[in-house]
Amino acid sequence: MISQRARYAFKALIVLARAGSAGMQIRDIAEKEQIPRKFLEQILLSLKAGGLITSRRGREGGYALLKNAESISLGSVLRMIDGPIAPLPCLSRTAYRKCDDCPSEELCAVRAGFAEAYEASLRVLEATTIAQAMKATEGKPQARRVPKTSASLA
Amino acid sequence: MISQRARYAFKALIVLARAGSAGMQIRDIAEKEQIPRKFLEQILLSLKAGGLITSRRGREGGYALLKNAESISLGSVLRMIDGPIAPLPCLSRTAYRKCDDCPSEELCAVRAGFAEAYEASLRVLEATTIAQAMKATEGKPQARRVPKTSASLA
DNA sequence: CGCAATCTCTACTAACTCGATAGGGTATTG
DNA sequence: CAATACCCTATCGAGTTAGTAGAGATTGCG
Repeated sequence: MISQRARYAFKALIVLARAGSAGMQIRDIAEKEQIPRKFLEQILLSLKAGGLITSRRGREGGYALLKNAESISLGSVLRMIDGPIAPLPCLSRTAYRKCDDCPSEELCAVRAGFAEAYEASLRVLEATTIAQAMKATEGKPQARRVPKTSASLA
Repeated sequence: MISQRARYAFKALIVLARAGSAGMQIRDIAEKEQIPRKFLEQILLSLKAGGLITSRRGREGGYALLKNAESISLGSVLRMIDGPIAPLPCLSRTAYRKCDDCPSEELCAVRAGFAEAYEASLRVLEATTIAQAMKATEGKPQARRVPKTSASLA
């Protein structure tokens, strides 16, 4: 199970993707997606630190997507928010760590068993983008708002 | 990341698989795999409740595999020990639950995005067995002990 | 039988994580 | 210069995780 944080992160990213370069403010995202405002703040900060979104302070501030939706994979967001995706530390590429008790990785049957499963799921997670996720639910999209003509954030 | 419990469970199952119908006692499994004995007890109990292993009490007691290693999938063990595998409650087949805040599952882009990734990883997890995991590390197997001629547990 | 060995069950605990809240700090704009 | 919106850090309650503890049930052996 992915964390609530991660779920909020995806929702926020999708809303921001729909908002386009005009961007949105925390309050509006929070309201639209029913996310506690201050909690969302932290999440957006993480996404910003990860280089996915940008922000502007002050009265007309807000957030906007920095990368386009087609190039944001589920895996990258998940890793950014929830940490390593690998089932075992010794299988992670981005956060490798030897298992405390494991004397030999080559002989570890647990590791061998999970290696393949991990590879398969990672491949899909890296290949699937939030743009695809959005497209898959476009039959009956939720109320779409016309982008206001205001200074672009991107 | 899978839990420590789950890792111990896999190690215990693999050791039991090697021990064959003769079975093994908690103490020996714990010692061989460097697992806290009382902690391992609880884990073996769960595996027994899940129908994977059997046990006998008393002086010549111990545990033994009930199903053969070829028919124990990584997924089944994982689900038994760590709970649902699905990334979202609304995607789980064995523990379905509506997401609290989600108004419509058909329109949920997060759900749509993860559906495919989940399917792929689940397929592999269900298809991979502990027998395969063992086989993959058979080049240099750890010290194999000749099964003692004692009453079979299976 | 009686004792010892082994599994069974339940309770408990320290440390950590998760979701959420709070509040003051900093930049930007009217 | 004050209102507004993002920035940063601390804190908290609830729940989970890893591990410990101990009393009880069952079996084998002398």
